[in-house]
Amino acid sequence: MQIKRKATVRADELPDEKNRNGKSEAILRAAAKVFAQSGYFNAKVSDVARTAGVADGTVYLYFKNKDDLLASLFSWAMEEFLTRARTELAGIANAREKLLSFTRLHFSLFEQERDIAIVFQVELRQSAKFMEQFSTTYLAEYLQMLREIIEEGQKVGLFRSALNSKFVAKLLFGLLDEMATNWVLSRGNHNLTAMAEPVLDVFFNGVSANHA
Amino acid sequence: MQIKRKATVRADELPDEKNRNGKSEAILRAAAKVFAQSGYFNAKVSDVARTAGVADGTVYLYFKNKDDLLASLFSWAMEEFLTRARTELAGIANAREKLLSFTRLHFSLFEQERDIAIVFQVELRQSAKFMEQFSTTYLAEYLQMLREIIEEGQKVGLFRSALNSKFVAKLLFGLLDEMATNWVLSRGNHNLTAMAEPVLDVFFNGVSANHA
Amino acid sequence: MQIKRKATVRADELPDEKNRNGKSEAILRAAAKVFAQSGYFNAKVSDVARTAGVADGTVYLYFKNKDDLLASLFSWAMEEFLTRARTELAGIANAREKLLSFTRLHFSLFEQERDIAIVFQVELRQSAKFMEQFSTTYLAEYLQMLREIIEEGQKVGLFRSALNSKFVAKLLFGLLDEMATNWVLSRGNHNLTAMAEPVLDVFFNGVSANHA
Amino acid sequence: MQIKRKATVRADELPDEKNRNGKSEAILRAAAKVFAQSGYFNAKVSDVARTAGVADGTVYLYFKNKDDLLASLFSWAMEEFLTRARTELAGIANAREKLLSFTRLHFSLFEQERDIAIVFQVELRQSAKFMEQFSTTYLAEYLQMLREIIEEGQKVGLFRSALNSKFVAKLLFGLLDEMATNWVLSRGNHNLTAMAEPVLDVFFNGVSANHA
DNA sequence: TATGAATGAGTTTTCATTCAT
DNA sequence: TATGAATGAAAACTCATTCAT
Repeated sequence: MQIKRKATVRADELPDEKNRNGKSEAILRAAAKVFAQSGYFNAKVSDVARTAGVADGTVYLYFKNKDDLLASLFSWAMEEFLTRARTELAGIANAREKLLSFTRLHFSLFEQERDIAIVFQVELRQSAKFMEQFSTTYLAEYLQMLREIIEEGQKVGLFRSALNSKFVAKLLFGLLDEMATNWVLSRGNHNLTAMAEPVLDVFFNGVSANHA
Repeated sequence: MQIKRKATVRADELPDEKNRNGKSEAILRAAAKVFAQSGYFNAKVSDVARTAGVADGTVYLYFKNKDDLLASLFSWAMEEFLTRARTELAGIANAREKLLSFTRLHFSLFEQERDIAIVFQVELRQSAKFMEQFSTTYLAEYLQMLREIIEEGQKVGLFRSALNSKFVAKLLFGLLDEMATNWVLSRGNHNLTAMAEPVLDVFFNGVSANHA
Repeated sequence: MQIKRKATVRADELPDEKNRNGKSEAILRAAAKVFAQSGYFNAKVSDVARTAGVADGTVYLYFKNKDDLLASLFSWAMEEFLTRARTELAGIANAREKLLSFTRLHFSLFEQERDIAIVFQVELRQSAKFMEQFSTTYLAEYLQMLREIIEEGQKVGLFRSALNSKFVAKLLFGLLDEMATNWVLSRGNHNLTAMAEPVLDVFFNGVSANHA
Repeated sequence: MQIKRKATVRADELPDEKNRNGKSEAILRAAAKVFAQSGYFNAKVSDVARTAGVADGTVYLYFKNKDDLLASLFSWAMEEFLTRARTELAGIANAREKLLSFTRLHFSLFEQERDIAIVFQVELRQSAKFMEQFSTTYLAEYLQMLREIIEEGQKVGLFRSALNSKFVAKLLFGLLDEMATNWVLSRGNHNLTAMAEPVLDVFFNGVSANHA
């Protein structure tokens, strides 16, 4: 899957006055909905267009092709999340609290935007090429945020210093990712945000009884 | 993605004399290779056939359709793994040791069969429908094995009894799954099996320093 | 290819005051450039518009459709050529000299406007329907001019009277057309106008040695 | 227009036993018919398929794409012509007679296969890229045949030796090409082959009366 | 069982053209 | 007149699947 951004500036990157009608975002939301419902490969661009209330050709005015729709959806949601995460974490001192807050933000955004959650947890995993491509950008930034909090916690003696922070960040991501996938596949009938605390409890304390 | 098993018995389930030539398995191995390389949706059935050294039509003598190829690949590998896991775990008494052994088996099989690992970690995730379908069968069995070990550990005081065993089993699966995905996407240049111990260390003891 | 002239009068036919800005001609020149570069069918109207420095919609204020752009280009260039040819030939008495002058004019205009030459020699040939349509108008006029000169030459004993003048006119056109096509395809690295004399030498005297 | 031959051997190049059903040739004939009727760009591959009595997809079993259909049509007809021309010319001693025979063959083949004539004279001229591509292969061979005959005639004093043989070959081609185009566009109501002699008469003797 | 030629449904994408501003 | 965002029809091409041999 080759992801190429449209050469021309996309409307969602244009100054407000130009993107006043928000067509670009409407198409992305429609794409999330359709991809979540049918799966990326089975989804038809014309379904996305119809859902967005525009003509087929209009989709191509804003996005280079179907792939770009998926890629842009990912970027858009990731930027949103990372920006909010940075803001929220800035006001928290304790590393444990930071991780909890980060986790809650991650989970609550997914609960608010279930379509996007499905795309992230299921549709985005379909191609090794796609994943490789993105794990080097936004995902890396996500992991870096976690890593910095963990190192911070190690410095103040909250977390075991012997553990490699990158490794721990990946472990935590794995935990959260798995919870999210599980929630998505279980049709979301349980409260995901409420899982943040128990998950982090195990992450912090492990499952062993011998040191309680 | 509708998964329908061929009405007729598949060759790999036939008595030895009928499956003597092992064509069914050859096709599955070819499918793993091709799916791993091109991705399930981009893979062509004719590529699978050519890789397996059979004609296109022959694939349809053993499998109902392209979907069935993916489904059968999953079942085949899962049965293999679960059988081996049950055998190996039977000889181990300690719950911790059991989890370590289970993890090592999971990881080492992936290292031995990288194509299958890729299909499991990447290609199988492409469709919510597909995942829902399978998370109810083999995956449930996988989780059940973990759960039993955990409850065993809780009974003998190895693990915290306050934790919900099903929840803990999912957490562990998430950890292992993430490690595997990471290994697959990082092009497998690091030793996966060697990660079993550090991962379980965190799983058992958590990352907190205050109870060391 | 259906060629329909816009019902409204085209700007290039309007009184000077209306076509003061010469937008119509600018669009035709842009069309020549773009058609020459990409070929008529591959050329996009929006490319023509951009090249002409106008908006896409503006093209349709001056021309009925894409076909009309090609047709108008042909008419415009043909009228230009025929007018100049008539003027130049008026001052020449000898039929041979007339043919030489005619040929030189044809060739030198192509050398001056290579884009138009390409459109004439290549792009205009793409459709039997299109060619049939135009061979009945301007091309007929072109051939008529040649025919008159030939008949003039026959009257004064310069050319063989036994030859059918219409046939000879077509032969000469064929010769010139072929030279032009060759020059266009050979990327114009040789001097086309200089070919006028040798071509006419063969046309006048043939290739036989026995009557030299 | 990028012309790429299918990597796999095309059926019309296969040994007789494999191409027994002649599907490849049937498709080429259908393509000639459809291209002649609608023009290459307006022709739909599905029309070609229907005319050939095969499914759309079958066309792609024998030809890489629509372009390849045109290119193969050209090659196929050219090879046919060149082979026959070489055979026929072998038995003729006189250079004049050779040119006459060559011309008659060219014209009579067009009269026998009007669709192919149309494709050659009209549809093949649509793209400078296409023409450049082919003028370097088969057309070059055609011109070379003419050139050799002309040089042969020059050696024995039949043709003026002062004339450049390559130039003369192109002139003759231009003459024949023009006759053919004219015949095609005039809807073939006149006898083309019968034009061979008068055309060559002018070619040999020119139009001048002064040396008769 | 095995083959592989043939099928034809299905979808992305392009781009000429329109029309509200 | 001029704009250019939006439209949506249209077609090349792919490939899973079938079936006569």
